[in-house]
Amino acid sequence: MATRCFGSSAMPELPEVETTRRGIEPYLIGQTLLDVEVRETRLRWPIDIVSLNSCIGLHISHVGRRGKYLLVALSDQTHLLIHLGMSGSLRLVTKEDNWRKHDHIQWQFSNTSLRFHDPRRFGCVIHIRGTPHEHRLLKDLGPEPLDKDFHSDYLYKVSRERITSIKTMIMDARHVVGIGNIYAQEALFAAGVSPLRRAGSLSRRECELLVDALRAQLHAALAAGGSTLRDFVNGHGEPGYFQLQLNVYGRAGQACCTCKKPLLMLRQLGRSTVYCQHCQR
DNA sequence: CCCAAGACCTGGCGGC
DNA sequence: TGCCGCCAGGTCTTGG
Repeated sequence: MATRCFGSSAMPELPEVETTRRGIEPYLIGQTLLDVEVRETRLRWPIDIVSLNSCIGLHISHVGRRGKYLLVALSDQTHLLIHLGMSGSLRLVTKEDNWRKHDHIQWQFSNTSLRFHDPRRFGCVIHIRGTPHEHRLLKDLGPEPLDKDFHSDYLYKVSRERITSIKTMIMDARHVVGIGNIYAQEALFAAGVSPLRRAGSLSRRECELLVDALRAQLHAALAAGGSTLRDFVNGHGEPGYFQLQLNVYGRAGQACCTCKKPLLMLRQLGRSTVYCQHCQR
């Protein structure tokens, strides 16, 4: 079996996490865990080797996702909670595949092994007991942006009275999960809403435009990721958003594709934001 | 409760 | 060529 890489060297946004989930699930369902090897415990939280080893002998019943967290369900009702952070990826490898720098964990099955790779170590791997959605990292998460409970009325309602910027708000996982810096900027541009606007000042119509824009961005990236699952073989895959037209992200100083005026850059909560002062109000 | 700032980490880049 | 400093970003944690 060829090496398959899910996730990428670039930031795993929600579509990349979902593409990873879809990519690994068919290879892992029903597989029995034969061994676990941990070469680096210093991730976002230290790896609990004893707990990870206690999974040996269990089989995988499901691979789910909540926001950017992957949830690998095991046969004893416990779960592996995996986050790819900013630079993480999961690869299915064979015995012949040498360990690469920053490969931190390997789960060995009979025909394949799953390897966790994360140069910046912002990711996490936690073995959790109990209902996953009651876990402290998941219990306060907002709706999934592609589910029907994320709609313009919801965004309008939760944004009332909020003085924080709309960009900061849509990147806050308590209000809606999975919106990273790239999609936040692109969706705000597509919706014609300035990233500086107070969240509470958006009209119902603007909330509708923004929700539609976020959905469209994510759907397009997901479609791109899904259509290129095959290309992830051997690690040459690229995240979905690389195939999408990025109108503002990383284009500070360049001409707006709509009005041709130069795009501006500013910082919000330590993160860069690029936008068009003319097209976004 | 709400919001902002700090912390974590490495690869890649520009400047000298 | 090498060294240095800075930047990128998700999200938990801390502090006002």
